[in-house]
Amino acid sequence: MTAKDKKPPGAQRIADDLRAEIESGEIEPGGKLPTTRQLVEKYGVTPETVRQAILRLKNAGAVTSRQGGGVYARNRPPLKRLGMQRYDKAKWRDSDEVAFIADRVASGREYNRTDQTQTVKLVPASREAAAALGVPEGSDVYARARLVREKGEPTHTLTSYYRPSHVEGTRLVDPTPGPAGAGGGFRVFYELSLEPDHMNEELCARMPTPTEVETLQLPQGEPVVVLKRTTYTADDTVIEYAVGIHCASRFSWNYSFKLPDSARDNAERAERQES
Amino acid sequence: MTAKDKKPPGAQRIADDLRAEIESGEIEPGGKLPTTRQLVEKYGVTPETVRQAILRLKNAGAVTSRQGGGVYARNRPPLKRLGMQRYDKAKWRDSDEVAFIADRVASGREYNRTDQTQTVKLVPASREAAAALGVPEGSDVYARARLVREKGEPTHTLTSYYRPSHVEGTRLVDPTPGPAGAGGGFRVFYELSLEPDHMNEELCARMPTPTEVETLQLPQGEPVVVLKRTTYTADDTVIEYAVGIHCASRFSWNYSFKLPDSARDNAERAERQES
DNA sequence: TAGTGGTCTAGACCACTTC
DNA sequence: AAGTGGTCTAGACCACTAA
Repeated sequence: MTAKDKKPPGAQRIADDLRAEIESGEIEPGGKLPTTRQLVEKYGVTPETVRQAILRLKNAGAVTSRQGGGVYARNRPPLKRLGMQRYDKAKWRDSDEVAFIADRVASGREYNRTDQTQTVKLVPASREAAAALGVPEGSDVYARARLVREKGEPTHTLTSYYRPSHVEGTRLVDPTPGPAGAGGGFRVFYELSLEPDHMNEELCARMPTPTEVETLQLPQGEPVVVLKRTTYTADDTVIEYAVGIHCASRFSWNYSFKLPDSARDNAERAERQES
Repeated sequence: MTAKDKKPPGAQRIADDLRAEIESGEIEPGGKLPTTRQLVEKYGVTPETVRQAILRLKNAGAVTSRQGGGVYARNRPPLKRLGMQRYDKAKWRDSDEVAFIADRVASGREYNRTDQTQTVKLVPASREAAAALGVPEGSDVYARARLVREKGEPTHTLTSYYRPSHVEGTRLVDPTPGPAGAGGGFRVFYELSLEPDHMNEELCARMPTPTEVETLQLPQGEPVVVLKRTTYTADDTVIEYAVGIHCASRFSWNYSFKLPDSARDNAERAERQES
């Protein structure tokens, strides 16, 4: 009697037990779970059954495993908080690129050229991109795709779409990799007298496609967050439509805003029209 | 030779094939996949192997299965877009509750009392809730928990936390279920001269816990989006801290904002201080 | 009741990691 | 080389659904 003879055994039971051990801290994040053989003996089941139990935990995002290695409770790295301040105009308007990079270095984060790979191509506009940019579906638009890494590990992809008439000939679509971050792109628009003024972000989450699993090297049980961003100038010209695919466990998004007041807004609008 | 003798068989292969059939539209959303036995024959493998293939698709959120029923490609219901306008002051300030409900009915959506269950309790404040509300951790706060359904199916939970000093004795913490939606709660604060003015929303996504799977009746392979909302009055008093758990496949979040400009904001602030 | 998916056993074999 | 997790077979049995 190993004090384990109260409930029906089986994969679900084993998974629940292990999960409890992880949540209680008995097995700390990054810690090793018992080996398959040990669990086989402990629960008196087949290796296959144990494997099924582990599988459930993997799909729930609770553990990862390496063949030949072992099974480990997943680390919960602190979420990188993405706030609206990341688009601060000061970052790309007032400082030049070098200063911008210098700032990143000074702030303790390493700036590493290899942290971001970039490819620029002319592609036929998807339905979404076409609608956002206000061009016919299938017409050529520039696609600037980046894969961003943190300490070597991919964290997200970001693909920006531009109207060729806006960016043709600028360094934005120069195949030579430019400066990292949105600052780089926004600076270019600023210099083109297309200063970014406001934007719209749309978020949703889902399980990744096999392609996404591969490019982002996602562990089993890791969802992705899809971010669709449209950037406008003050006169509502769309200068960029961007789609990002983010590893869910690495980010959180933060938005602060005043509650809208349609009644007052309408009144103000009417007033403005009269004057 | 059924034209299926080119690549190594196995669960992954079968899963890939089925996935391709779903994505190509060969099997439409909601459509039935071949039975296990049919796939066994087609691929010349064991039922167990086919089951493993299906398992992968389930964990990827691509299919669902009912024991005794069959395996079906998952429906992709249109995402309900949640924008900042859902907090429009007009909804809870200018109209009374009845009008608010009438409006929902008129707009074509059914208002059904059973769409939302509600429980109100005094609970010790969690660390997060305490920090947000500015009370000591573990001190009593009101927790108002709702489970929201759409056509009978749970879509999300939402738990609001309040300072007892704010809401004690109001209908907000009356155990009788009140009106649905944030409008109901905000109206109460408005009447208490604690008018909601601005808020902060934080989003992240992850796989659900077993409890969440149960209360939201989540299919395998369905992530959740966690929404943490803090609501302030104009003088920065926190009146509500709320946590929502959403089925990822049912919602998208939408935010529109002006790009911040710390340089100008600082200048304005300095000016104001001088005057 | 026939057909469906779900769980488990028993055991072979493979791929990878660690020492 | 020994130990780890991963895949697959073969077959028994169970639980649920639909006609």
